[in-house]
Amino acid sequence: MEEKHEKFKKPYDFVATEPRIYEAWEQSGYFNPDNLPGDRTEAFSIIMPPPNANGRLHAGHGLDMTLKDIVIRFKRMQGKKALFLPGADHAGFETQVVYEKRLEKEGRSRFGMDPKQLYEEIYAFTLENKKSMEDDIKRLGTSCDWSREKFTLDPEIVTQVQQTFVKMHEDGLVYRGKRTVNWCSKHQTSLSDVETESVEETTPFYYLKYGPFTIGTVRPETKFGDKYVVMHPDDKRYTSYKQGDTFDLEWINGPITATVIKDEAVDMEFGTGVMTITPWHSQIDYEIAQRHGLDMEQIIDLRGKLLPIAGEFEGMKIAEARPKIVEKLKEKELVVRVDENYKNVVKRCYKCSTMIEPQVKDQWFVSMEPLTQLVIDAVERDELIGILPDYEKKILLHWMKNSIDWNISRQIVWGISIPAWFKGEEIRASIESPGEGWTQDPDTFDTWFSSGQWPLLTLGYPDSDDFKTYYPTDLMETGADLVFKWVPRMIIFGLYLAKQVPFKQVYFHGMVNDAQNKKMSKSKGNVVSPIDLTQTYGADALRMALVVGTPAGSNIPLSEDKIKGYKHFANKLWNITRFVLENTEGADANAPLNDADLALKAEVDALARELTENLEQYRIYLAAEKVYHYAWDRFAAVILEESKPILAGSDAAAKASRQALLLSLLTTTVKLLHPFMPFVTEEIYQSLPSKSVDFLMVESWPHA
RNA sequence: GCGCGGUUAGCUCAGUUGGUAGAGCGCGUCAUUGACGUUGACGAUGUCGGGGGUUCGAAUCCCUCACCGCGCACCA
Repeated sequence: MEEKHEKFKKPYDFVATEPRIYEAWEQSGYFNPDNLPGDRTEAFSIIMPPPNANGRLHAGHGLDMTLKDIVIRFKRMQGKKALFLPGADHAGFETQVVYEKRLEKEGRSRFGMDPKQLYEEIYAFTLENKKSMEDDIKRLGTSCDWSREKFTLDPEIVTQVQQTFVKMHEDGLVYRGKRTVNWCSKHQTSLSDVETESVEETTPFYYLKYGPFTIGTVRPETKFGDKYVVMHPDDKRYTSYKQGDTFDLEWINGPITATVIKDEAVDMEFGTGVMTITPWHSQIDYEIAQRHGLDMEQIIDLRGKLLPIAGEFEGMKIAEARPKIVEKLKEKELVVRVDENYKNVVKRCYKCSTMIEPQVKDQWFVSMEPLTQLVIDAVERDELIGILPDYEKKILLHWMKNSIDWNISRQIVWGISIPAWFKGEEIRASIESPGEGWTQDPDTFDTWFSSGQWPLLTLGYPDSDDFKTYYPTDLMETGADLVFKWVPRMIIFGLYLAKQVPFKQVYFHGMVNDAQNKKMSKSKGNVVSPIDLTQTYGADALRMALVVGTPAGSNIPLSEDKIKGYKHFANKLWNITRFVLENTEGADANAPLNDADLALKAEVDALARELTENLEQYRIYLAAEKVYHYAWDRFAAVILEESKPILAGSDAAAKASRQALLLSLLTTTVKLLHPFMPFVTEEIYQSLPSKSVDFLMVESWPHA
């Protein structure tokens, strides 16, 4: 016994303890719900949002893992068949971008590389990162079932993703279409709307003389082929012009013939109420051209350079060409005036900020309307999940009602290949080649096409035992930045394939910022690594700092002072334990409690009830704060102090009662704290004189 | 343009269904070789953004104004 207490005489050594405890947990097998002790009938499942396997974990992942781990440990202790299923995402475009930067540093480029070789290189890179990412997850104390881990490129996952595509094709929910797509000319791929960001810029707005009209544009470089002039049919200023009228005018590179088109898409209030159209490089113009069966011509190539239609400007990049074109227009006296303060919203690639060039391309699209309708119907039937914070539900529904068809094909190698085959004009969707003469679509899926099916894929949809046991999952806890990218797609696929919303509760956490609540970014140099923090303060301290006082949705200022405070707290628990063990040597843990001690026992029971309620309602931040205050301000500061005279006194019955109480309170306290600070509480539990199970992790949650 | 959030102590933020203002860090005074290198006690600083309303009672509910921040958006 004496030896046992020795370790408590030194400060708590989390650096040595935490990895040792994690290993012991892993070896116990208890991360796997199949191995949990007792008769567990009720399942509780959480699917981990698979981190991108292209780097180390960042602070946001720290919060991500912590919140879910708190919940799963709580449920496990409550006697549930608790599954926390980990995974990793190949993260298509994101990883390809990371790898391309690396190639750039080495003076190489993906362009001109053999696609197979590029794929192999990125594959090796990803596997390496996946390993370190898993180590990071473990370092945080995440109690997930590694035996069930899934990777988005596991063969059975890939097959299922492709099967979904084939099924959707059969159901008419995906189609091959020539449409305007968001084209990034640096990365040479199309992007979905959520992969672009809209940035407001002040750009000169040019009013140009177009025959008898004045038209406006911020993009003179696209105007070479404009041969249709469009106005609203009700615009009284232009009643003398009829649909189909033609007239000649002098344009940038010489005389052209223009045709009048009347279309209600034109805003009479804007500018002169007259516009020319560039269908190949503008969504709205494309739609007008489609309605009227107009010609469309490409002006800018996929590299962002002007085509021969630009005449002397052929081959120039936009940025270079624009001022020269304006100069020429001025010389030809075609510039009426310039508004230098015009504010314009432009789309940029969310990874490289290159201006998105709308291009008309053949791509695969998901027809969203019938799918979002499934979700809206489910809401109306009141089947939709609870969402925290509440306002995110409104945001999600707004997205559902306004989403446009989803471009799912990417012109990159790093991803799941699209099971579509071409032979001349014929198109087929099937996993195997339809036969001689068919070539497979070289494109890959948008990474959200696979991760959107994640709850189904990880559980072995459609007919595995796990799927039957754990679907729908209980909690989807993820970052608020995924409210459009990921969550709605999982709901859609869940309803479409499994006819059930894939989770009962969504919890969105905010972003982890620096101590001043400013976004962490490499350029600001304020990025902190969660792994470094675990080395300095311990994973337990980091976990507490991340959750105390941070409700769903709110951003989290992460200061080292706060983490340090919880490092001190871990040590406080250590010393509480030392005091209790030293003063209960040989005591009877079941001695009868006197009235005063029964009252103190009742107090901790009441706390347990409160925590249970808070955790069940996912008010994790409140539960963490309450148990912290109990341990420090009540148990250590008051109860232990009051105990000193009793333990030193001559009233043997009072002493025995107090000793039993202290053992009981210590046990209850480490149980209540375990979901939040799993390591130090487990280490303490291992030194308690009487344990009912081999690990605190599988102890029963206090209930009174 | 449409939508959403915030405004509480020096700093960063909590405050669950309305019931005499809280945490962490920081600050001040005193104590302490202590179960605690990482301790304890006590304390200071707040007209809870402005104004109005509901209520016995509002940081909390409603209206309005101001200021910050965020998301979405095909007005050329």
